[in-house]
Amino acid sequence: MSNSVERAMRILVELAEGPTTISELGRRLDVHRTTSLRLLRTLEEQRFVRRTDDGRYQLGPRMATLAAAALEGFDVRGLAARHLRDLGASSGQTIHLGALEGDRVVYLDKVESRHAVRMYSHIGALAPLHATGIGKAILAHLPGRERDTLLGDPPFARCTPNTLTDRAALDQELARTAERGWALDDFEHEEFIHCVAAPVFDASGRVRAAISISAPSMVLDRQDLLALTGDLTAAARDISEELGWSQT
Amino acid sequence: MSNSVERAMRILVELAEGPTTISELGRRLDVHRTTSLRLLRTLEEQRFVRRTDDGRYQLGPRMATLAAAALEGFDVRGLAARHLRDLGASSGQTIHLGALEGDRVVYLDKVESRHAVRMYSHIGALAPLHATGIGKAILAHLPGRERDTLLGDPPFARCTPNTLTDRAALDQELARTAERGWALDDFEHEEFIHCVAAPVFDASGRVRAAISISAPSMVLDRQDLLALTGDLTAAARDISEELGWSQT
DNA sequence: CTTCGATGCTGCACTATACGCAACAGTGTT
DNA sequence: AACACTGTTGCGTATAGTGCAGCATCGAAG
Repeated sequence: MSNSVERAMRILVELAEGPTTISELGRRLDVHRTTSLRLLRTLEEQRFVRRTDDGRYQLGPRMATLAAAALEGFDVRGLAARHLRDLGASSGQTIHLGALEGDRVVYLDKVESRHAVRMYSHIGALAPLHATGIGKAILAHLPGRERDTLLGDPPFARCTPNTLTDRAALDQELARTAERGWALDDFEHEEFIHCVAAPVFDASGRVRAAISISAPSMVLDRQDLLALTGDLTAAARDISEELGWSQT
Repeated sequence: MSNSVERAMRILVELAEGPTTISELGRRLDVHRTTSLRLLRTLEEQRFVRRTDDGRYQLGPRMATLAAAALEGFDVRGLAARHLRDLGASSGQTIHLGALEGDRVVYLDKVESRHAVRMYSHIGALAPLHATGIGKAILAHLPGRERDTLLGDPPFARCTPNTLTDRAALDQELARTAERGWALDDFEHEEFIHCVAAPVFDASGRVRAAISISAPSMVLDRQDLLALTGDLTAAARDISEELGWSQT
């Protein structure tokens, strides 16, 4: 549609990489440097960009101001809803969206399974951090100190025979979780239900929530469950991007 | 310069207030709604804005992404430097820029007084939170729990006869400080030096630093010192705005 | 010291571009 | 039913934004 606006936006995106000169921007956008000069001027008037001491341009304060406003308008649940439904449709299983609430997980949204055998849970319910996929997905990306205070003192409450109740085992599991990008709840919370979960990040790079696919073992065996991790992490990444997250 | 870019930017600013319809934006910018429609379309293509379920527009994820990048590029000291020099020139007194470093204040920058009688301090030096203007200006705008852990257990170290060493007195002083927007160090740190200080906020609304004007009592009496608070808070606000802060 | 190739910046002429208007369908209000 | 809104499309026009030529400046290479 609007040529110059599009170029201006591309300039902002380029500037996110770091301070840049007028000519360099002209080259990257494939426009005359005169053009990039004038675009930068208008952006500067509105304080979307500013000049550094050496004359290069960088993102300006208004960018930060508006983002703060943008973040307020983002509600994880609303933005995630579409992706949760998609995931539910493609997998046919139960999908959960959960976030940190105090030292527990709270379920923010749920898509019901297509199968007759359903798991019991409801929006608003609370669950322990250490024994759920969502909890572990979140814990794995939390700074160490925060993890300490949230977990409290071991042994952690046992939910099933598989629950990880000591700190060493949990830490090792969280390290693996962080590395591969998704968490596995291997019947650690409910006796016959296992699940995979993936973290959702916001613009500042912090974990904001996590999503999970759960199923009873008689419906989905371990192998079939793990086969869903691709779709799961893709959906988590999509939601993260809606929140302003970008890979770096 | 660039008409459409300027309009696009104004749209972004308007959208910071909250989700808005096309026609409403057209009215606010005083352009035909067709125009605002097309501007919004290009902004949407670049994910700077997004549509809500009810068709209104709001700021998009890219806004948040870029802001995160913008914040990285902001260094308080560099951005404050010009304002510190201005303040030094207009007041003729010693100006400090300080921030939190662990549980103390660290001086990030300094402008020397014009007077023969100068105070001793240097960039990089550390000072106690509870006994300095900068420290109190920062403390006054910190969440309660953070304040608790930073201050530790009373009684606080006494620097001069005026130092506030118990928690109740300090809390009362901090409440007054937060309310009026500036802190007074009434010979609480150094025997013959008093100062006024004002907090500097960033885009997220958190205190990031504070600036102060200090003077020996023989150079500036209480009344003259207080007369400088206007310029001081104005400078602090200017620096805050460079960091993306905006009053709300 | 000169030369060269950069850079940022201004003025100008041209053309493409983005503008407003008119007209459409859809929705909710009086 | 009439009305006043909304978002959306197509179109002609004039404005707004483009690229070019040319300026001064600067640092590196000769």
